[in-house]
Amino acid sequence: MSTPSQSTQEPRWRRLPEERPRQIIEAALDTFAERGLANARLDDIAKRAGLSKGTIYLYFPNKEELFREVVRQTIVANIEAAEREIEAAGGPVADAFARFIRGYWAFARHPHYVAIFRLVNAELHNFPDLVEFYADEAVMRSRRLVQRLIERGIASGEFRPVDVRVAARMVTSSVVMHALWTQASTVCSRVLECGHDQLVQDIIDYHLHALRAETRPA
Amino acid sequence: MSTPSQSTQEPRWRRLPEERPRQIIEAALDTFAERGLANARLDDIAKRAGLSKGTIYLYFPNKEELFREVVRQTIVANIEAAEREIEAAGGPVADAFARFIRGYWAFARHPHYVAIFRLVNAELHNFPDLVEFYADEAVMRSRRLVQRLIERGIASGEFRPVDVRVAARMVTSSVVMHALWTQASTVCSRVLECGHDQLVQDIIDYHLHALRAETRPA
Amino acid sequence: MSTPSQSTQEPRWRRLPEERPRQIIEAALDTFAERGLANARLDDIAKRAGLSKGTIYLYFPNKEELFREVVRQTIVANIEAAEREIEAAGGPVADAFARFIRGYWAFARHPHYVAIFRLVNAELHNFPDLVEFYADEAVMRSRRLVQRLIERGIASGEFRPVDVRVAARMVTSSVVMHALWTQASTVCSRVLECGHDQLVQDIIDYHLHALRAETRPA
Amino acid sequence: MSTPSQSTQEPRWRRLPEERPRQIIEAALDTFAERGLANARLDDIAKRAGLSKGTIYLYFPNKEELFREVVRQTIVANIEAAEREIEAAGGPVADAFARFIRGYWAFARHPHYVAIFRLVNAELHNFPDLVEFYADEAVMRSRRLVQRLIERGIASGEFRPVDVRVAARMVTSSVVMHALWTQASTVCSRVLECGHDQLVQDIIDYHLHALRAETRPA
DNA sequence: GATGAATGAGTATTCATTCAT
DNA sequence: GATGAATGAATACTCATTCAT
Repeated sequence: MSTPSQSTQEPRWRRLPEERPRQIIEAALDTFAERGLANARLDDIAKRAGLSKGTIYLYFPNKEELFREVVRQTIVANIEAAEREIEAAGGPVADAFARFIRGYWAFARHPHYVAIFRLVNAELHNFPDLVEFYADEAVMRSRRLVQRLIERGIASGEFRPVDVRVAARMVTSSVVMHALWTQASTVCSRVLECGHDQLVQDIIDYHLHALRAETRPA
Repeated sequence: MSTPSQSTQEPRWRRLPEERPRQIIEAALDTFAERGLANARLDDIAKRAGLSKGTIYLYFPNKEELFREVVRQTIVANIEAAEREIEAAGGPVADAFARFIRGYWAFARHPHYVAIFRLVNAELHNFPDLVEFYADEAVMRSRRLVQRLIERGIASGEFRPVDVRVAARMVTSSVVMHALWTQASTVCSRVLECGHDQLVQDIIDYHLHALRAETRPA
Repeated sequence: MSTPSQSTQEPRWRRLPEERPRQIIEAALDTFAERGLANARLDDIAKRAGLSKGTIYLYFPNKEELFREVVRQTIVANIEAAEREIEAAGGPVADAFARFIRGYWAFARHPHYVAIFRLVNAELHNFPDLVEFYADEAVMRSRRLVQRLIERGIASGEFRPVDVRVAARMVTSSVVMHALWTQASTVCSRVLECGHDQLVQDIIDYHLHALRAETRPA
Repeated sequence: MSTPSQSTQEPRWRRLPEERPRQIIEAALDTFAERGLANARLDDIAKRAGLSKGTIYLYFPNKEELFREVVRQTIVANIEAAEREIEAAGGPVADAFARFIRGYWAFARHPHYVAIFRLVNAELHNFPDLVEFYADEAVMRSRRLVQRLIERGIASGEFRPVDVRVAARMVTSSVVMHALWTQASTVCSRVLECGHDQLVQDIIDYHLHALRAETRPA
């Protein structure tokens, strides 16, 4: 399939071959994001990557497998970047929570994340192995970050003793959904009735209120 | 397959032609939901509707316009059904809220709703007129239902005086997102860690807590 | 639209059924002329004839046979009309010739004639029986009219003793070709450098000069 | 048919890609000529060119544009070839005229010319830009050749002082029309009553007679 | 007779995939 | 390794023809 080359001499240094797959995957992600799997032409991906169509087939056996790799790589890369950015530092948990949500918000609104979300919703259907992968690596992994934070809040007494898994689901669903609304440019102004800064703040406030331990008077 | 009547003989009766558009739209929604716009073959839609390909063209000028109609009709039908089901009755607002969320939950998990949500995310991109339509008819209309309910709660003193638009966004985003998770069958067990009944109850409790007026400690 | 009136009585006279074939043939000729055989839709023909598509099949077994009939009928009708109009009266042959050419010119520029000429050129290929028919009924029959006239001129001494068949070919080819040029509206102004009246006159003069017996100088 | 080289083995050589457009246009002209624009299948054109259907789309954006190119290229090529062949040499104008007509006759009976003439009559309708092009490049350009020749004859006193544009129209119309009659194989024997050699000679004689200056005796 | 809804064979066009260079 | 010309399977759409009413 990927002919091992019959040339005997095959000399020295080309661009690092390892660059190619990454180039292609990036171009493919952009293209898939713009047009969907079915409508993305390999020609476009190749052009965007500055390569010829045939070259793609040196690295990926077919379009479907390329799609698989795009999803896999992008999810992992995104999540790892997110974990680095997001992991909250010390201080009062409420502050950490706010910082965390802002980080998560930024992450969820990144074009790559949105693209993957769309692709996942639209096409993952037909890629059962990816569904599993996505559930583990994208959904659960980022949710665990939130859980850990909430656990810290409960431990410190700042948060009420909620089921952290439930709470984490509520928080992540708000953030992700708002981020999606944010993306649909036209919808935006109709569906979201205020600026993005206000949006995050609203999310933070709402959930802090929902999580905060009963402020004992007395 | 094309015989809707269970009688074996079904001799000389044809379906009423007035049925055609609805038949086609239903078959198309199912097919689009399963395969996406680009991958849905008109042949399949026709087969599913028990008609021949050419017949579709007697009622819709082309695939794209059929898609438009599917989205429009389905959204409107869904929302109207939802409004009827959902509109909460009297009693304490917390109860009404609970009943409401259960209704909304059932609605959001209806295969048609999920299908439309997916299509919207995947393809609406290329149909700016539909984006607008969807924002107005699907997103805002159902959100307004929630808003009205929360307003009642605030008026009655059961809920704290939140910005109802913000609260409505939080509530709907939770419900919709959980419903989506629910749909991705494989993901389900990984991402949602409990049964569906528990899920709604969690959502209800979480948001009631977030909305409830400060319960004065004695 | 075609509903025969919902009045219960709908009394006596329908159009004579014998009218139908003629109606259809006329509509078909117009449609074929405008769009060519392959591009003419039976729907269009039916609409133009004020009938439904199915009705055409009551009178003609299929599109091809309808085309055959259109060509046959139109040729015969045209030619017969032409013979009546054209047949030259008495007087000096040069005058009769002039009158004749004017009649022929009018005939050759009739939309029906032009339409048939086009169809013949474009499609007759695939209808060998029609080719024969056309050769006999359209080409030869009208040429014989010219021959007879020239023969009269030779007999009277006004024309030189040419081969009448040759001369008839020359005359008819000029008239027909000029008539065609006349039809192609845009081409017209470029290809023909003067008005239509001048054109016929030129044709008449040219051929009279070619045919005229040597004017003895004396 | 698709093997341009007559060597039997023709092992590893592909036709030069630069050949493609020409190959396709030639195959298309033949196919259009045989079946008309609407009935010509791209598959047939491809097969005739020894290529696959998809390849055509590498060089022409669609069938219509291919047709345009076929007409344009063929007209230009034909006319240029004709101009080279036709341009008459010195000697008595009557001889040059005879030679010229014979050249024109050969040209007008070339299958390509006839094919284009048919297409022009049948389809140019829908391609106004081509109508113009055809009028300028095919009709007028060849007619101008005739005009120039007649002018020479008038200047030398061999021809009578006719309106050269009129005369040129008469001459070209005869030649073209006879050539067309010649093509319709079946018609031929009915419509033309003699061999082709006789036909040209008749045309030449007739027009020389029409153009010749009055041979004053004495 | 007349209708027009339904059918499905037929074709232009697209694009993933291959492979000679 | 890299290229891009060539391929042909796949699919939207058209329209002659049929037939139940």
